[in-house]
Amino acid sequence: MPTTMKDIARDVGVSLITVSKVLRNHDDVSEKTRKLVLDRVKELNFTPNLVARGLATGRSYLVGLLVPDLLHPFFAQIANSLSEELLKNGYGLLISTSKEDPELEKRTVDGLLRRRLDALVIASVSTTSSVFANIQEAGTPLVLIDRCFPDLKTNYIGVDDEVVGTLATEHLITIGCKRIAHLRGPATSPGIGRLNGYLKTLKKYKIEAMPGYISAQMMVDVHSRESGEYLMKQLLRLSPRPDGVFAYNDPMAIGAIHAILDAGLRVPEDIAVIGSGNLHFDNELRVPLSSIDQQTEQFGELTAQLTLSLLQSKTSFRNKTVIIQPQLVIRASTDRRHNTNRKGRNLANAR
Amino acid sequence: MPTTMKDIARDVGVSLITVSKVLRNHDDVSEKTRKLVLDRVKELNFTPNLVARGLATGRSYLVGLLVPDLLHPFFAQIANSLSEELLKNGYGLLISTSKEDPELEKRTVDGLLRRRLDALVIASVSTTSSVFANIQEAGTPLVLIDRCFPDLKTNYIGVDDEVVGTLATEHLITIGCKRIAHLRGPATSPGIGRLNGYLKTLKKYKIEAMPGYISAQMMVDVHSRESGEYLMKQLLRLSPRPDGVFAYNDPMAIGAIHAILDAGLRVPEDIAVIGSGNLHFDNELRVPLSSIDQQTEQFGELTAQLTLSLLQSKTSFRNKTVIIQPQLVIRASTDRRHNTNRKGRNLANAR
DNA sequence: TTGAAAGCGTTACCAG
DNA sequence: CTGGTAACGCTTTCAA
Repeated sequence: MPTTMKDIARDVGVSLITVSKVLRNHDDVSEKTRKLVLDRVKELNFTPNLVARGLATGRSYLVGLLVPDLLHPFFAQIANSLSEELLKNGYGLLISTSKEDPELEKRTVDGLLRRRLDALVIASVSTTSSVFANIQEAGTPLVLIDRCFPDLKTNYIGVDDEVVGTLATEHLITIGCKRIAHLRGPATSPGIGRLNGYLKTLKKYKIEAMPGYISAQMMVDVHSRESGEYLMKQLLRLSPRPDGVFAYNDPMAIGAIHAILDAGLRVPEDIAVIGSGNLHFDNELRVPLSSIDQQTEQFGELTAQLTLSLLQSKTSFRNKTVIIQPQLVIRASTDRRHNTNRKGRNLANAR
Repeated sequence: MPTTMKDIARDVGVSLITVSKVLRNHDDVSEKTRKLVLDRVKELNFTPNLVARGLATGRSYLVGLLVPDLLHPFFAQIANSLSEELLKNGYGLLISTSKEDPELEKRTVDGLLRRRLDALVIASVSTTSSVFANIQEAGTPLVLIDRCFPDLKTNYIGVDDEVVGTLATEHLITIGCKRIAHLRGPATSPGIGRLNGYLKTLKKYKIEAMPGYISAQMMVDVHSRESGEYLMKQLLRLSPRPDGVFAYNDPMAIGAIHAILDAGLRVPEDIAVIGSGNLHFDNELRVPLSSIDQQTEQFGELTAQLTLSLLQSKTSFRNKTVIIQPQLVIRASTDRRHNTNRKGRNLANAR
């Protein structure tokens, strides 16, 4: 049986309550008593049972994180930052994945709620905000990340997705693309925001959206690469075929490039490709991938920061929104400047 | 205030105990009472407070996972599988990262122990098994993954690392490499096992180990790519320089390839490179990377399975070891078969 | 089949 | 400064 505060109290000859106070740094304990208790605590290497404390205080010292897929570096990074910062402050991080399935997301949320988490951080895959009714009802502070729900009053951290779409599309136009396709994401705020940025930019430059140039498929965050490859194959059948592709995220872009090269075409000479996310291995790819950087590290830190502030604020939950500004990162997959130089040196024309 | 069992009991007109029994499917409750209770439970969408249950039963329904870095796909995959399987069985997964720092690992373990976790899954970065004293003392079931400690009697799941080293080195020899270097991993069981496989294979084929051909650097699981690039740069200064490189893991191999191409050399013609891990994007790389597959998915599932079996077995902890057999996967980074064909088409000679 | 009593390890409130 | 009493929400044991 593990040591309890009762044991310490008995050993030292004070009451259990005094021990409790010492352990929580209450100042109404004499220095002498405090030292006595702390010595014994150190001797026994004692640490209070957080479960019991949780029951008594109504706080679990636990934060829940729900993301579509931990294999996606964007979410892994957030999990990393969050877990690190929380631990420093005595909180634990409970992680679950929804596998891009709203039904599973709902069940998972309910499961997490049973644990009386002190806060919940969710990258939701739901299309309606009804999933969050239970959370609001339970009074659990909520931080939405990546995907937002305009009709829901809560904390949100995300990238300016319309700007993502704009930057990517404008860049493709700048390098001379005339027929720009979009491999779109899911019907969540990032998916829709990026699509809108794409559409608005086309309109701004008076480029007509070609029929069939917007490809969609479900489950993009879980099987993005495969989706990208599949969708790109479809696009290649069109006539005229696109000369530029903006993919919802980097894995989809990678899949798209795969399909293009497989078809014997070149990237970026025949078709330029840009994604979003700026994943850490983008620069090591067959064709180094142009991307829209989402400041993933900063994103993770901001998430941790906001969550901690919710945890510490005694006042009722705030309602803060943080929008991160994305940035264009140009690599070979859209770099046509040294076109002739590159041709012979680039794997783009292999296979 | 959230609903409690007491509320249900009052509403239905039975005792709290009876409600508790119904909720746990005890069979000493009449069908009538059971239905009454369940109806009300459903009406209120009630779920028992796991914190309270945890205090009463001494179980937290929580499993802890401690890995060096979630950004590494190998560990992310394990986290994914584990979280998924555990959730199905009513358990939560608490995730922490050690950032390849033994000191942090120790503190984190102690922090996790305070929560009275029902089991702990650890990919340890420690060099001694002393970190686990507290775990054994607390009586928490332990599953070691990836890195093992021969002097520690506990459950272990890992890859046969000596075979990893053997497969990789033998493959390099097979394709004609004469001067094979190794970018080694940390002083953990996988790092040492792979190194041993490498050394034994060299010996078996009577190839002498060249001085300086074994490069080492700390922190490989956190900054693997950078390490690989840095170490490879050192190797390139040697004379004669290696014509084959076996890297501890894929990120290091990617870094190495980067350095080789930067130096104006070709992969695999001048230097062949092989890693380990068979990451999901290995095939999309600048030079598609040969690797030793570690069956990551199966690894994750086995981990989940073993952990669950520990959780469910009422008997004291077992002491099971599972060794996964690795497999060679050949891609362009070591493929010299179509040497002449490939030269012009391969990005290997770019930059 | 039902439920009363005791307890899990801690904290909050208030009296001494 | 110290400590008793009650409570957190649930389970366990055992008697009715």
